Amino acid sequence: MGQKGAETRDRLLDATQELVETAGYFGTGLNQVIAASGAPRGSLYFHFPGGKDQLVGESVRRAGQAIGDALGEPAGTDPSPAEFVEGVLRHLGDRLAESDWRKGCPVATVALETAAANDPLQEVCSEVYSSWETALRARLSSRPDADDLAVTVLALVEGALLLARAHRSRDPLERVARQVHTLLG
Amino acid sequence: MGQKGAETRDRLLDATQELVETAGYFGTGLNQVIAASGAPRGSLYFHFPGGKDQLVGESVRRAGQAIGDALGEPAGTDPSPAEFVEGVLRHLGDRLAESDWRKGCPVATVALETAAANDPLQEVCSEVYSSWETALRARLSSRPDADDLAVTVLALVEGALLLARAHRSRDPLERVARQVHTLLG
DNA sequence: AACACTGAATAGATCGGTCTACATATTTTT
DNA sequence: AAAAATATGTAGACCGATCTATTCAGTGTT
Repeated sequence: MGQKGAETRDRLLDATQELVETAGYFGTGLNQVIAASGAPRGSLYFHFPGGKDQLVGESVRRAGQAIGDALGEPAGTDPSPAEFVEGVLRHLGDRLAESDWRKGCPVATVALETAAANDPLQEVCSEVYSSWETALRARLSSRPDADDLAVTVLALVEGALLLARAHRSRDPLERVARQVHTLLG
Repeated sequence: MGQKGAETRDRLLDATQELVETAGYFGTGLNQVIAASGAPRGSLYFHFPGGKDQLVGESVRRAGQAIGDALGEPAGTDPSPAEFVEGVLRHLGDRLAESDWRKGCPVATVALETAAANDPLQEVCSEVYSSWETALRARLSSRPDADDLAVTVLALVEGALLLARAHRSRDPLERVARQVHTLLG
């Protein structure tokens, strides 16, 4: 794959990620992706012969990996788990508000839409979440119940993000942040 | 509205709720709703002149009210808040598994799909979540931080439900249930 | 007769996907 | 090094299917 081709492919993935994060799998049309990316229709099916499913699948996986990496890297001055989660919530709130409540979790909407009826995409979402759980578990490895705690923290963050988007408000994220210390004290 | 009409209207709402809970707003076509409900096309726009938005809006509101009522009613032998939430998680797990991972939260998918770009539906979702928060707050009224705690519990449950659906497994619900006592101890 | 409701036909837009012609690189052959 | 052959990528017309919505004559009920 030449350089030009790789750039087009990336632009398609970028546009898909943005649109899907906002409106989900069914809410995003390939015409929108084409318009937003500037790539022609032919290029889409050249780079993603598997069509929409492949395009969205790779896009979700890529977004998931980026976040997984961020969760994994040993944060600067190694804050406590509670401080780390509070920081994550704050960051997510900024991102959400700045994007006019469009950018929440790049996986959640697709996960809910495809959980029951689209096996390949369900699997992608499941794997992404698993990788996040693993990264969080590593951060909580000092606890005896790190496994349960990692899933609980992820659920808490995802739920807070959902409520924040539903209310179009940072409030749920802030409320949850105030309670995190009870869980991770 | 005659009796027949009211039944048709209800059948339409039932079918919509079921389909939307499985595949979301964009993932559910009115043709599916018509087929599943057995109602004719003309009846849909007779009972819901506002079209799809009105139909889905009323359906989400109705489902939300039912759950809100369940959250509000003083449970039998008044268990502790922690026991109550554990019961909710268990119940949700049953419902989810029995429905082949189709029935999670009837609001979440629509909330995420419409958060940014569909004002009327965003508002419906926000109000439903608010009513649940209120019901939970009443259950936690003994706590000084009942407000924050109610939102946190709701986020935790919604997040657990999302992860359970994504993984097609009860596991996240069970893990979260095991941690609830830390939060509500 | 008045009203509530149905059923089918239809409209126009958009859906995901296929196809062919063309342009641009990269290799291979001479 | 020039020319020919091949691979890579672009461009958009086009397809059938499906989408939401509208219309309206007809049916059933009161």
